[in-house]
Amino acid sequence: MGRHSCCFKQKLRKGLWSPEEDEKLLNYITKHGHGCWSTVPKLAGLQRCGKSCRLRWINYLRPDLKRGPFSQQEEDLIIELHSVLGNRWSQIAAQLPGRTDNEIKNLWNSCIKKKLKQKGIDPNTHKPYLDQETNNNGKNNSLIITSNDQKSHEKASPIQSPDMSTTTFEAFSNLFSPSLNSCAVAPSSTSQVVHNTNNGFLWQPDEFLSAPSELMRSDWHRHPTLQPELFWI
DNA sequence: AAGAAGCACAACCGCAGGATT
DNA sequence: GAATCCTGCGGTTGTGCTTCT
Repeated sequence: MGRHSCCFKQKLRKGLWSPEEDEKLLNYITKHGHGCWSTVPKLAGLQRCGKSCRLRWINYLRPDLKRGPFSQQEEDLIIELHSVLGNRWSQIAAQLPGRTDNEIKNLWNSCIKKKLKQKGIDPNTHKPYLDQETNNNGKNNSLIITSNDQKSHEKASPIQSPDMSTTTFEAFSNLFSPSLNSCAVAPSSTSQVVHNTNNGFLWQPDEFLSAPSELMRSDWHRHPTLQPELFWI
């Protein structure tokens, strides 16, 4: 592994933080706020890079952090949010007050993934392994969107679907951010298919849950009436 | 008792994107 | 527009503790 450029400028400490370092950082930020992170270590008297200080503050020293194990409700919410947002840990963390993205990411990789696998659920797609095999052998050849593909979708240019229902489109697009005004539902006679005209890909209803996050309302889980299933017409 | 393996958590890294010069 | 700096994100690795053999 290489070292970040800012750490080349001077001999900076790496590795675990000592209680003394924590105290210095905590005292400094409590008194002055963090301001520009790159100046924090110098002003706080620390031999660390600003990036390291920022991480330590966010993941460990922040006063509003909730310490201790995750509750079952928190785990359930993480699974639910992951099915919608994919590996967008910071956005998932935003829905769990007092929890950090790093903490959630660690929990996911070390614990939740394993639990889902034990239940026969693919942690990437949130589908039972058996169902996936069935789907892959079937006629459906729609592109499956996964969280790893998000960047390319986000950059895709909008295309308006010619056969969408206006009413459905309005209802549907109301769910999304105003900047993405070209999402539509395109009912299919054989299977209910969602056509996301923002990127031109066809989604099956359950695949839709893996859509890019700016398409998704982060508060869906709080509003039963906005559940996407309601729009599979 | 000692070493190996597994696990959870902390921290680092590269990269992307926005702001500034 | 190019270069540079800064911040935030997600993937990965390191570290220390616990359990297993």
